[in-house]
Amino acid sequence: MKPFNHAEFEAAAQAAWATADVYRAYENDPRFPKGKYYCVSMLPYPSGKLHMGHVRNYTINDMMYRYLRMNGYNVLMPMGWDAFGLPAENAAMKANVAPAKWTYENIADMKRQCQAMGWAIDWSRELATCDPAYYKWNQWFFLRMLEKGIAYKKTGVVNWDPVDQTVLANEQVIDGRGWRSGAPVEKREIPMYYLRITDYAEELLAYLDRMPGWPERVKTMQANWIGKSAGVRFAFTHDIRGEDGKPIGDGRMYVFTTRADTIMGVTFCAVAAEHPLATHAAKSNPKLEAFIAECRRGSVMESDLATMEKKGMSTGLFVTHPISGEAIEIWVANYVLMSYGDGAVMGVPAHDERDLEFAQKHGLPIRQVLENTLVYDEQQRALHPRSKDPYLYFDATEPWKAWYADKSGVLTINSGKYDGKTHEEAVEAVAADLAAMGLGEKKITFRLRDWGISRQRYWGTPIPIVHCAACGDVPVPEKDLPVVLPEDCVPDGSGSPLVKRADFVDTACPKCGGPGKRETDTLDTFVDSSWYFMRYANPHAPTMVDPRNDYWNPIDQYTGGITHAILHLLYARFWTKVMRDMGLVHMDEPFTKLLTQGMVLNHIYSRRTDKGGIDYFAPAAVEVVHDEAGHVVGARSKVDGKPVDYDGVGTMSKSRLNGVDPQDMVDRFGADAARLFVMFAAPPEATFIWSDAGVEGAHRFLRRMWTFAQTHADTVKSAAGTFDWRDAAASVKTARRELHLALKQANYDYERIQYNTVVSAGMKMLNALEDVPAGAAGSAALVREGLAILIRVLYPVVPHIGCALWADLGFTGEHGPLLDARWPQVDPLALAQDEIELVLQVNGKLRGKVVVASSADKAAIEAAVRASPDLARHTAGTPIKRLVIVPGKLVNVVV
RNA sequence: GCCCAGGUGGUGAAACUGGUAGACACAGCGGACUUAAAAUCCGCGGGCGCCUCACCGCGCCGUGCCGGUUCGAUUCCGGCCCUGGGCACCA
Repeated sequence: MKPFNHAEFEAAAQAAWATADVYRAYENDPRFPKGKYYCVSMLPYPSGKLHMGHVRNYTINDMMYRYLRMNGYNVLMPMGWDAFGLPAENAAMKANVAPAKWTYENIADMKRQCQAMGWAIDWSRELATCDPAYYKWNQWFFLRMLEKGIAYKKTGVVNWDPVDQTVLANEQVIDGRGWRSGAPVEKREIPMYYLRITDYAEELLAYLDRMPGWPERVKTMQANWIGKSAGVRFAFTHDIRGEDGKPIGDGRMYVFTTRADTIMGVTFCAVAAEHPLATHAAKSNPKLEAFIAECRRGSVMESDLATMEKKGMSTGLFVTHPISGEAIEIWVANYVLMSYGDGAVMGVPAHDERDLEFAQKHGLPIRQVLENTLVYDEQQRALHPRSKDPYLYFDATEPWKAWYADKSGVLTINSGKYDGKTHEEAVEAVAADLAAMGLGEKKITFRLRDWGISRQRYWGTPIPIVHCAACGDVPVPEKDLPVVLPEDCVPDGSGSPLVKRADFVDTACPKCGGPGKRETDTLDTFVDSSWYFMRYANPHAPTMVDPRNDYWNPIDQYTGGITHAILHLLYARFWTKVMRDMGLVHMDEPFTKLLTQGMVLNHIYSRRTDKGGIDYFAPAAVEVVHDEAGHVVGARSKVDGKPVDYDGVGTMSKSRLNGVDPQDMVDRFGADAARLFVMFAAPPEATFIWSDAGVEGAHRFLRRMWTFAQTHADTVKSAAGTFDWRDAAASVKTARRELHLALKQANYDYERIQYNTVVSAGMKMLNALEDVPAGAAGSAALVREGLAILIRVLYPVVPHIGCALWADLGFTGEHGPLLDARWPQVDPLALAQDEIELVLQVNGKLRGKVVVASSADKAAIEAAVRASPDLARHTAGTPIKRLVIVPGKLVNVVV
C-alpha cells in the first residue's frame, strides 16, 4: 500500500496546478456552460503571516470555487494586498526599516503561504494597493470627483498629540493620551478632503431592500448607520451680534428635532462646544472658555463621547422660542455633536432621557407636555416614566427609532393651541406654523456623515494636489499621474515624513508654473479597498476599468469578516455608485451575495506585574485547572507554576499573545488537515473560540480515508462497470442508503454554505463504507461508488489528498481530472424504503415507535398507533382526545 | 452609552418549515492487538433517581434565566442576565 505522506502529495498537487496554470480564468470560457461566477474574499493586510481568520476566509472561498467549478461555472478567485496603512509605519519605527521594504517582503512571504494552502487563486490578477500602477487610479478618480463636486475640502476634527506634533489615529489614543508621548490628546480642526457620501444616503438605504443576498444583520447595521430620521428643522431667533456687529448666523439658531410635538416643553437649548454661539460667548467669559477648552481635550471617538459625564455650562445668552416667544437660555453641552445636524438641540427634559439628565444636574425646569407619560415626583424632583413604551419615554440617541414607534392615543397637554392633538397632528401643526413664520420646515436628516478621506500619514496614496500661493489648490494634471510616493522614507512618529521631503514637496504649480508645494496628506486606505475588485477584472488595463470589468462584476459572492459590516462595505457601495454615475461601470451594487465570516477568538491569560503593567501569557504556555466536573476553575503558567488571570476570550492579537500560527499546523499535519479542521470546527458565519485539540483528529480522519481507499484500490478497479442495485444484499442496501443520505445532506449544505456539516457528511460516508461487509452482493460496487462520491464531496475541502486518491483509484479515466469532474448525483432509489418508523408521542412526550409501510395513509397509521402496546401502556385506557399525525415523522396522541 | 450577534454535554458542534435534543468529531474511560509503547481497531458516554445478580428496561429533569403561545418550543413572542464584535484616523 502506498504510504500516507501529506508533504509529498500536497507538493505534487500544487506543482501540477502551477505548471498547468489551472486556476487562470478567462472571460467567456466555453468550457463552462453556466456562465461566470466571481467569488472574492476581502483582500488581506500583508502583516507577514497568515492568521487563522485568513485560513478560514480563503478556505471558505476556495470551497465555493471548487464546488461551483465542478458544477459548470466559470469561476474566478483573485487575490491582492491591502498594502497601505498604519502597521507598516509602526513596524518602520520599531525596526528602522522603510514601510515599502517591510510591506513587499511581507507580501512575498504571505503569497508563499497562500500557495502552500492550495487555494485556487488566479495569480495573474494579483495586485497590491501600494503599487503606483494601482493607486494612480485612486488619484485619477479622486480628481474626477473633485471636478464633479463629490470631493470637497472643509475643516475636520482630529486627535492631536501636542508633544509629538502629530495627528493620532484612534488606535493611537490610549486612555486619552498619545501612545508614544503619553501627552493628553487634544482635538484640533484641520482642513481635509471629504466625499459627499451623504448625497447617496437615500439610495444606499433604499437599495438595501433590493439585496436579498445580504445577511439581514448587515443590512440592519447599515440602515442604522445611515440613520434616516424624519423631523423638523427650525430656528430659534436671537439678536446676538458678533464683533463685526452683524447677528451671528443671521440671527437664527437652527435645531433639528424628530419630536416637534414637544416644542412647548422646551426649557433650554444646548449647543456643541464648537458652535459659533459658544465661541462668541466664550470671548467674554473666561470660565466658559475654559469649559470649551476642556471639551476640546479628549477623544474624538463616539464611544467615549457617549459614556462621558453630561457636562454643561450656560452661555448667559438667550434665544426666543418661535411659538411662545419665551426667552430660552443657551447652554454648551458636551453631548451635543457639531457634526450631526446643526450642532444645536432643543432641550425637552420631560420627554428626552439625556435632556432630563442634563436638566436635573443643572437645575433647569422640567415641563411635561404629553399626557400620561411621566409622573412628576416632587420629593425627588424627578420624572418617572409611567410606562416603558418607547414613544412615551424614548431614547433620544436614536430619534429615528422613536419615529417608527407606536404613538397612538397619546395627546399633547400644557401646549396652548396644540393641546389635545396626537403626535402626528401636533408635528404637522407645529411644522405648518413654523413654515408660515418662515422659520422652519419638515426635513429628512441622516446620521451618516460625509467621508473624510485625508490622512496625515506617510504610507498611503498621495493626494494629487499642488498648493500654489497664486493659484490656490491646483489638481495635478492627468498626464502627470501618478504622483509617486517616495518609498525610502522611515517615519519616526513626529508628523508625516513627507513634509520633510523637499524632493517630494517642492514642485512647480501645474497652472502658472510658479513655485508650488505638494499636498502631503494621503488618502484613507478605505479608498484602496473600495474598488480593487474591479481592478482584478482588468489588472493591467491602461484605464481604470475596461469592458472585462462588466463581464466579471458585480461580485457574485463576497466573503469577509463581520468587522467590515459597515465601513468598508458601505464605502465600496458608495464608490461603485459614483463610478456608475460617471459611466465607468454598469451596475448599481458591487456585491450580489455577501457572506460575513465569524471571528476566530482565543482565550486571554494575563498577570499584573508589580509595576502595574500587564504580562500576557500564550494559551499554549498556560495550564488550565479543572474541577471534578471538568469545568475551568483557574489557570497557571507552565513556566513558573504560579496562577495567572483568565481574561475571557477576544480576537487573536500579537499584543495579547493569543494568536495561533496556521503555518505550524500546516507543517505538522499538512494543508488539507488544517483546512479540514478549520472548516469542521464551526459554521462559516459563527464566531468560534479556538481550540487546537481537534487538528490531530482531522489528520487522523484523512489517514483513515487514505488507508481505506488504498487498501480497496484493487476492489475499486475490478468493480468497474454497472451494477443493478436491486440485486444487492440488505446490508449493502442499508450502507448505500446512508451514503446517499449523506450526499443529499452535503449538497444541501454546500448550497447554504454550511461547510462544517459538509465535513460531517464526508465522515458519515466513510463510516458507512467501512461497515460494508466484504463479499456481500454488491459490496465491491458500493465501495467503488462510495469512494467516487466521497472523494468528490470532500475535494473542495481537501483538494490535495483528493487529487492523489482520484488518480490512484483510476477514476480519472472514467470521470476526467478531479478539478473538472462532474458533481455526484443522489440516486433516489437508494433512499427509498419499504417501511418507515414513526415516533409515537403521548401529550408531546416520546413514548415509543410505530413501524408502518412507507405508503401507509392516515387511517392505516392511526390503526397502527391504536394497536401499539407503547400507547396502551402510557394511556392506560384514558380516552384519546386528539391525534396529530405528521406524515413520515411522528404521531402525537393527546389524552 | 448606542448598534449587531451569540449562549445547547468535559469540549467544538448538529437538529433543514415548530415535530425523536446532542448527529459528526475532540478529549476521557473500558477492552483488543503488542514483550512494551505508539499507531490502529471495538465498546461506553447529558443529569438525577428507580428496577435488576446481570442483561433488558423504566421515571423525572434538561438547549443562559423568568414568563407566554402551541397537541408539541433549542426553534415563535415579551422581559431579563451574561459574552463577543462595531462605533467613522486599526484594517
